[in-house]
Amino acid sequence: MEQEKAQWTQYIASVLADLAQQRGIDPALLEQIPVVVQKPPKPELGDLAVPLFPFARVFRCPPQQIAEETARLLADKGGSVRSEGGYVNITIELGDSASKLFEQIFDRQERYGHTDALKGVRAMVEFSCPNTNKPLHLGHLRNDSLGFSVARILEANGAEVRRVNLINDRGIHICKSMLAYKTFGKGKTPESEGVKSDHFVGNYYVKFAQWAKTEPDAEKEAQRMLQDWERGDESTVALWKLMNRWTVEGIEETYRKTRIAFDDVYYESQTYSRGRDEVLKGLESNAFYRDEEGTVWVDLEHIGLDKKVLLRKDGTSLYLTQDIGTAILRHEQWPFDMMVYVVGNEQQYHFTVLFHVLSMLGYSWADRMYHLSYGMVNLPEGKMKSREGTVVDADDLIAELERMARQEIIDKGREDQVGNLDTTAEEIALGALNYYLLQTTAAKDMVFDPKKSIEFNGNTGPYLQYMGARLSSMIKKHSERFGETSGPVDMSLLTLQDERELIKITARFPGAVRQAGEDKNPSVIATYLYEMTRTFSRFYHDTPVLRAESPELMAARITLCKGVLQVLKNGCDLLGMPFLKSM
RNA sequence: GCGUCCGUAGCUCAGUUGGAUAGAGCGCCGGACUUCGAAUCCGUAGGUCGCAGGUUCGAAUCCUGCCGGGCGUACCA
Repeated sequence: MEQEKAQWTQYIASVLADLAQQRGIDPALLEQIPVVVQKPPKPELGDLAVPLFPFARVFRCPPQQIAEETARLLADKGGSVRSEGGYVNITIELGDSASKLFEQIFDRQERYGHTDALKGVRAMVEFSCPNTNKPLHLGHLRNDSLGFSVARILEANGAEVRRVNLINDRGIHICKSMLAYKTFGKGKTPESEGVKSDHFVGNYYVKFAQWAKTEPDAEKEAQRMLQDWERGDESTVALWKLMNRWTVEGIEETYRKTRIAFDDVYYESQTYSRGRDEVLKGLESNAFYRDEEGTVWVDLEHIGLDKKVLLRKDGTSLYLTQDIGTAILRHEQWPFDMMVYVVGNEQQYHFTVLFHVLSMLGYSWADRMYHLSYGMVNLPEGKMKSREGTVVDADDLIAELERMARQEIIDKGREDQVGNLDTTAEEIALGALNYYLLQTTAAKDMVFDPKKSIEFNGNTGPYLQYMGARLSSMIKKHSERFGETSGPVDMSLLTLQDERELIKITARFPGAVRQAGEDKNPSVIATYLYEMTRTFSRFYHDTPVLRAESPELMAARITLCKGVLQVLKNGCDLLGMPFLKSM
């Protein structure tokens, strides 16, 4: 399809050049205006559209007239060329390019749509980054979805990708759940209470908050515990290890559920001292300075920012210090060409500072770091607030989505046809969740409505999965009844509008993958897939495939369906949506 | 206050390298299953693209100002 576009661009440019010559117009003027080929707003108008408005000035006549003359001069180039308004609209013969396109789809299969835009690029993607004092919530799920999907999309564009997690396992907030457990835990364990281990720890974090309301010394005691921890006090460290293990194990269970994984996991407790070393080096090179109290600062006023503390006067590290160390460590271990931090937009300032500080330390790769910032997830009832206990727990939410999916399967009486009911419900829930979280542009705050997400109508994950299932089922029936298609298929038989639309849209998939990669934006893929699936639904509803008028037409249509299925599978894969043959 | 992001139909969202009467879904109302899975499909109604200027043949899209909202502006993360 790209070839046709290039071809027609050239035709039009040369026709315009001829026209200019006839009228004695300076060709140099013409060359300054590019010929733009775009998609007409409605399929009836054609396959390609070229606006001629910009040429009106050069030709000193109305764009409509230029369009008419251009269309007339292109009449012998094949296809159907019409002028409408100031546009030249072209309907092309799709047969040949469709044959090539589908040949390529079946040849490349799960690699169809992949590009080499980022070939040779090493990209590290950091996402998730939980604290070890509580389980994951809905906000983490958006983060995980985004991180996973962006990583897949970068891979699909040819990059070598390394997924990394950074676990925030130190600091005062960790000590709070530890202190509450030490005070109220009485040797209880997740096993003894029958509670998932990260929730078990999280409950003590909540307990601390309640306790601190009536016990003024609670905060002070937590501070003391942090000092004990930093000193390496044996029993404190032992408790810390035990409780961190509980949380991390619980969170890992959630990761298994949502099917995300990392190539490397960093722990803040292991990287923060490296940050301190790097800051001290920067002090030597005068990138930073120390005040009379001994606090180390960076002055960013020359770029319109504030002064920031990098090391406290007692020598302890801050979040920023730690991130400096982690970045340098990572680049040493795996020299990346691109670093993507998937972190909420409340930390925009932090990353602006981090990148500048790294650059002040002389790391040239600092300008290849990117903060993929995303907005908050709200509920239909309003904002999630931890103080008011309206935070949606990740495990609870997933369980609820699974329950709704399972109920729907039972209501439709499809228990016997789906194979494993639990697995199917789980995969529908995951498809619903990831699609819903990824269809909205990352930068925007969004409203997550669990009920809407799991609906099988409309712009949802289950809708896409359902179309995949029907498509699979039809293709299976086809091969059972007619065997595998072999020999040449005449794609030029596909002349219905829906068929032509499907051909063009499958051809657009690599472009969508490329754009999603450039923008680091999975919603490009979500929007694309929904448009394709909707077009397919209409086709499927209106057009018989297995009962087509002729064997040749059936072969062409089933080929079309197989191509659409492949694109749907590949697209779902980029969004972390399980593909289902039956549901 | 300053910084930053956002503001498109009743609701949830696309569309922003400027291009044709601004698109979907949900919801409302009305249709379509003797046929490949109706968990589907089709149709009707619904919009001063926050407001005001500017640039342009042409602006939801670019520029300026204003209004409204989120987030930040910690020796928290």
